[in-house]
Amino acid sequence: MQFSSRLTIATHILLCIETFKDEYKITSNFLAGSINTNPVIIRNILGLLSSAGIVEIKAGVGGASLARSSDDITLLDIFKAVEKEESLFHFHDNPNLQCPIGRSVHSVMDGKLENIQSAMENEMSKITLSQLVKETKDQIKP
Amino acid sequence: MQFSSRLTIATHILLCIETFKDEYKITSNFLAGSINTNPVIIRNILGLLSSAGIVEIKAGVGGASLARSSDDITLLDIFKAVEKEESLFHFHDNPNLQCPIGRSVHSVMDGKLENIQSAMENEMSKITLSQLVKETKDQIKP
DNA sequence: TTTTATTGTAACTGTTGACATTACAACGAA
DNA sequence: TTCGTTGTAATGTCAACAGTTACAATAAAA
Repeated sequence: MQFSSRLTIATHILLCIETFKDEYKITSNFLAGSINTNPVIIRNILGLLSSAGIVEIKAGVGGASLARSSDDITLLDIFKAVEKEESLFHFHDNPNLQCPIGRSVHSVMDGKLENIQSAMENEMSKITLSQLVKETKDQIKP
Repeated sequence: MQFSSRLTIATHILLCIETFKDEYKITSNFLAGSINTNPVIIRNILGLLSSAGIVEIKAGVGGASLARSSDDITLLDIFKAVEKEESLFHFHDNPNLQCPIGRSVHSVMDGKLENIQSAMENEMSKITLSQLVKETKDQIKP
């Protein structure tokens, strides 16, 4: 099982916004061209990013921009904006409570699964959009 | 997006095997009763665990047992046995190479996504089946 | 005011994976 | 030979993802 491509698309979107904000109007069509997908996919993801307070979108005239500093946007923020599931793990539904294992498996496992998810999220929170922008510029320039 | 319930079911299976190995023959029917699902689901997951060298299954007569010490089985082993995707993340397929971002997004992101996955897997590798068995026993006994 | 480009949604398609269930051949001990 | 069990195939249902077409609403510009 993999995450959807929304995380990488959303990151791509934000990198485009920061990189091209002074040169182009950033529309869903423009972004779809760079990401190579359908503009409606982009508009949906931009909607999620907007709901999360990460971008601002001008209706009518069009164009997306960051809603806050790229220093203040982490990969975890982006992840949470585009993936709605709270828990990474799907516990099987109805363990048999007549069985000692079925009765205890949740209390033994739940905390551990949370720790695993926290480890992942903690690593995500270390990466800021501004870092990614910087590394991208270093790659493009020389 | 969530992982399938195969991880928690597989863990439940292994806990049952260790807990009941001296009292019962551990068949797919027996396990299905504790987990509350269909025996064929159990047989498929047992097959994955067997391919990974975690359990041994007796055909014909029936019954599953651990193939190695519970000290030597981590949650990461179980996870890798039942989830076939190598990468946690699904990168969008064809970024436009005419665009500077499209050209650089992979090299900027790939390593970071690997780090995130490693953080998760590292946390999984800290948890052994023997720990889980011990905690389960502590819960059942008193 | 009209035109224009754009956004926000809805509707529909196709594909994939998860989970469940029935069925049955193959297996191996008693 | 009988019996319980495993391995596997076939089928069905459901949800999520990804793509596409269509169109009303929006707001700046002509």
